Amino acid sequence: MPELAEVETWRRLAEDHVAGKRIAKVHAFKDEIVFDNTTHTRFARALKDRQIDAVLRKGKHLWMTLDKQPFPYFHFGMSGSFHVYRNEQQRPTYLKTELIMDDGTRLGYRNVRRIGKVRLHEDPTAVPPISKLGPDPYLELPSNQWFIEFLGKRKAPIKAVLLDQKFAAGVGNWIADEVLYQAKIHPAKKANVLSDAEIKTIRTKIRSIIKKAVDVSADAERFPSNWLFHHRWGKNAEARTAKGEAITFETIGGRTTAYVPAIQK
DNA sequence: CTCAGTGTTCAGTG
DNA sequence: TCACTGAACACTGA
Repeated sequence: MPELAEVETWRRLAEDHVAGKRIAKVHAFKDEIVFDNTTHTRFARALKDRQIDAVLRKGKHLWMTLDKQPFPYFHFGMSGSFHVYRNEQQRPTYLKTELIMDDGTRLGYRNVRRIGKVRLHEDPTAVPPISKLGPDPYLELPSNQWFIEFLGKRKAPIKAVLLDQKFAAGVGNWIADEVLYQAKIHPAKKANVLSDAEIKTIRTKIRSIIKKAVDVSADAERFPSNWLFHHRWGKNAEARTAKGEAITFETIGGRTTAYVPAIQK
């Protein structure tokens, strides 16, 4: 379930377990869709014997810097994830590549539905999609004035703009719905008619929701019980929030959107 | 058997 | 060029 908070959690996982170590061996499995600008064999060869200097993230994109270029880039798509484990028996299914460090720690990249990419780049930040991202609100939350100016220029539904990676890199479908629910704003409302007060609330909710999700390592069971998150899955017609508010499901901004009409006018 | 889906990108339109 | 919309992508699981 990779949005900003999940990818940041995996970045930390990788940073804690593989940064500063040498890659002793690489397993990579043939996959002409996921290995996008390279092949599994070329990817493995490029990483073997490299030292991992840092694990970095912007939006939903993650990459590593090594002692030598090129650098690996990972995108998780709808169904990708990182896993750390110690031996072959603990390997997840649908594994695409696995880095075995000099101390035996293994970092695996899994992708079930193959929407997601692994690439090699001299500088991942210099090429799309990372080069085209707007600010990542966890790394650098723009000013209230910036939010007002950006949204004032957009006539699309606020839900669609929240998903625009030029606006808030890393915000995905569930974070967008959570922000609008907590801000009490209807997802179909045009961005350019939002009041300054509403925009201010959107900004602070983006910050607080992402911070909380990262603080609990994106573990959904530890998200606050009053979040819409717990009730938004499955498009259940009977779905209600913890307070008993009826939840409506509608396609807005091209995505399934969950909201509470009684609260979000 | 059908369909939705936590993401991105591209074609078509205005 | 840009803003916007809708479809396509791949695959699993409900």
